[in-house]
Amino acid sequence: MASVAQSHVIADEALPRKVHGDASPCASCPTWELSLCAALRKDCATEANGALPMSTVHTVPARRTIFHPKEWSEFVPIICSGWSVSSIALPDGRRQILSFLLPGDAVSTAFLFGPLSGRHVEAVTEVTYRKFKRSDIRALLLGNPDLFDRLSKTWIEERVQADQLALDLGRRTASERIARQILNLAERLAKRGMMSGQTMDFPLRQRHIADAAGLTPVHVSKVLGEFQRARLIEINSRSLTILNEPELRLAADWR
Amino acid sequence: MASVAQSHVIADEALPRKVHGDASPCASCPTWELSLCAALRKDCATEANGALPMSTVHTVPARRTIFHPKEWSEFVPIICSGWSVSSIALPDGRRQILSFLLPGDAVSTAFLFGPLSGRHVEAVTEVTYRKFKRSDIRALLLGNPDLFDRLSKTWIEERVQADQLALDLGRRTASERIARQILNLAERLAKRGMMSGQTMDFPLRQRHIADAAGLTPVHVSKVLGEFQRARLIEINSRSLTILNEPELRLAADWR
DNA sequence: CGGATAGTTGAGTTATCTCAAATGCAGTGG
DNA sequence: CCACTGCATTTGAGATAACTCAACTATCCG
Repeated sequence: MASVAQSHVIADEALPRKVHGDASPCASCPTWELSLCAALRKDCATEANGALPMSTVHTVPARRTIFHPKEWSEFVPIICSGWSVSSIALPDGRRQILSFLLPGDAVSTAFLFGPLSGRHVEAVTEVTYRKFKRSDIRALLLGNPDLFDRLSKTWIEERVQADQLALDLGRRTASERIARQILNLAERLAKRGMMSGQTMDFPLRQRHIADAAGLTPVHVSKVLGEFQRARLIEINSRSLTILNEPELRLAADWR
Repeated sequence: MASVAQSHVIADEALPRKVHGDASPCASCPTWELSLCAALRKDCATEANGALPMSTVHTVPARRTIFHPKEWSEFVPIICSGWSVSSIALPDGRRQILSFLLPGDAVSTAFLFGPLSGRHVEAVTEVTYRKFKRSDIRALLLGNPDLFDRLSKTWIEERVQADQLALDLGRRTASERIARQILNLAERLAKRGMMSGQTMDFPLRQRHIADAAGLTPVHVSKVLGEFQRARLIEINSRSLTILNEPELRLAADWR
C-alpha cells in the first residue's frame, strides 16, 4: 500500500489515478502470470541485491502515445495497468494493430533486444507502465538460465500469436476474426483475474477492433450488432458480457 | 566438392540430386549470410572442437512434407538448398503461408527453443536441409555471447517480417501484396547471389502466392496477368524477370 | 449546454470470391 | 510414341463480403 513514485514522461499533466488494491512486492504490477513481466518482477523483488535497478512507474492518460514509432530508445516499457495497443501504420494512414497489451505485457520479446522500428504503442485507457533498460535486461537474462527459459517460452507463445494473426487476417471472415478477438481477450483477462464471470471491462473503441481485424469501423459495428441481436454477447457502458460462449466459439471457428 | 552423406528420412525413394558447385566448409549450405545458419555454419567449421555435432544432410523431393504439423521432435531443420514453404492451416483446408524458406533459413528463431505446434514445412522444389538438435543449439547459444547477438538480430528481423505480414494481409490490396511478395523474394535471393540481373528462378505455383497473400489462385492469376500486360514483370518456364522495378515498387506501395 | 468523438443504419460500389469451362503441360503406363 | 491423367493456368460470368459515403443518433466530457 506504499504510495508509488510517479513521473510523467510523455504525459505532461498530473492525472487522477486508479488505486490498485494489491500489496505485492510491486504494487503497480498487479498481474504477471506467465508473462515476461513475471520474470522481471521476480527480480524487482530482489532488487536489494542490485539485480535490476528499480524502475519508476510512469502514468499516461487514455489515447496518449507510450512509444513513438521513431523512438530509438534503450528503454523497454512493460504495462502495469490499463489497456494499450501496439500497431504499425502506413504513410497514408492505414494501420494494423498487432496486439492489445494488458497488464504484465511487454511490447514484444524481440523488443528486449533491440529497437523495433515503426512500432507504435498507444494507451487505450489510462495506463501505468515501467521502463526497463535493455542492457540491464540482457545481462540479467544471459546470467540467469531460469529467466532465459521463461523468456523462450514467452517468445514461442508470441510467435504462435503472430502466426494466428496472419491466419486470421489472411484466411478468416470478418465475423470469425471479431469473435476470435473477443474470446482471446476474455481468455487473457481471465488469466489475470480480470473477468467477473462472463463479463469484462471493454474499453476498446470499434476502430480498435477494426484496426486489429483488418476491417472498417462501419463493418465492425454491423457485425457486433448481429452478435448482439443473436444474443451471443452484450455490450454496454464499456463492458462486454459473453452470453452464449459455445455459439460464440462456433462463430469464431465457423466453416 | 566432397560428396555428402545423404539420408532420406521423410522421402523414401532415392532421387536425382542437383550438384552445388561450391566448396565452402559446408558444401551443401551455399548461402547463409545474415541468417542464423550463418552462426551455426560457423560452428560447423569448428566441429572438430566438438562445438556442434556434424549433422547429416537430408534430401526431399518437391511437394513433400519436411516438417509435419503434429511432429514434436527435438530436431530443427535448416534449409541448405531449394525452396520451401512454412504454413499453418485450418481444419477446413484454408491455409496461410507464413514464409518462403530459402537456403540458409531456419523455420523460425522461436523454433530453436521449443516445438511450434501446427507449423507445416513443405518442399516446393527438391530441397536439402540439415537437422540440428535443439538442446545442442541451446547450449551453444547460451555459452557464446556472439552467437547470441546474432540470434537476437535474426529474431528482431523475424518480428519485423511478421509485423509486415500482418500489415499486408490486414491492410493492403491484392496487387500491393503480390507486388511486395515478388520484390521481397527478389531482395532475399539477391542477398544469396541467386539473382541473375533482374531474373530469378521462380518455382512457386500460383497457389503458393495465393496462400501467402491471403487470396484465391484465380485472383492471383488475374493480377499477375495485369502485371505482365503492363510490362512490370515477365514469367515463363519457372523464371521471373522484373522488367520495370520502379513501377513495380510503386504498385507495391500504391495508395 | 455544446462540441467532439463514437456508434448505427441504409444505399450504392467495388474488390475479391466462386464456379465452370477451356487450355496447357508434365509425367505415366501401355 | 501416344493417349491419358492429373495439376496449373487463364478467362468469363455472376455472386458476395466488405467498403465508402453520408446522414443520423448517442455518448462523453468539459
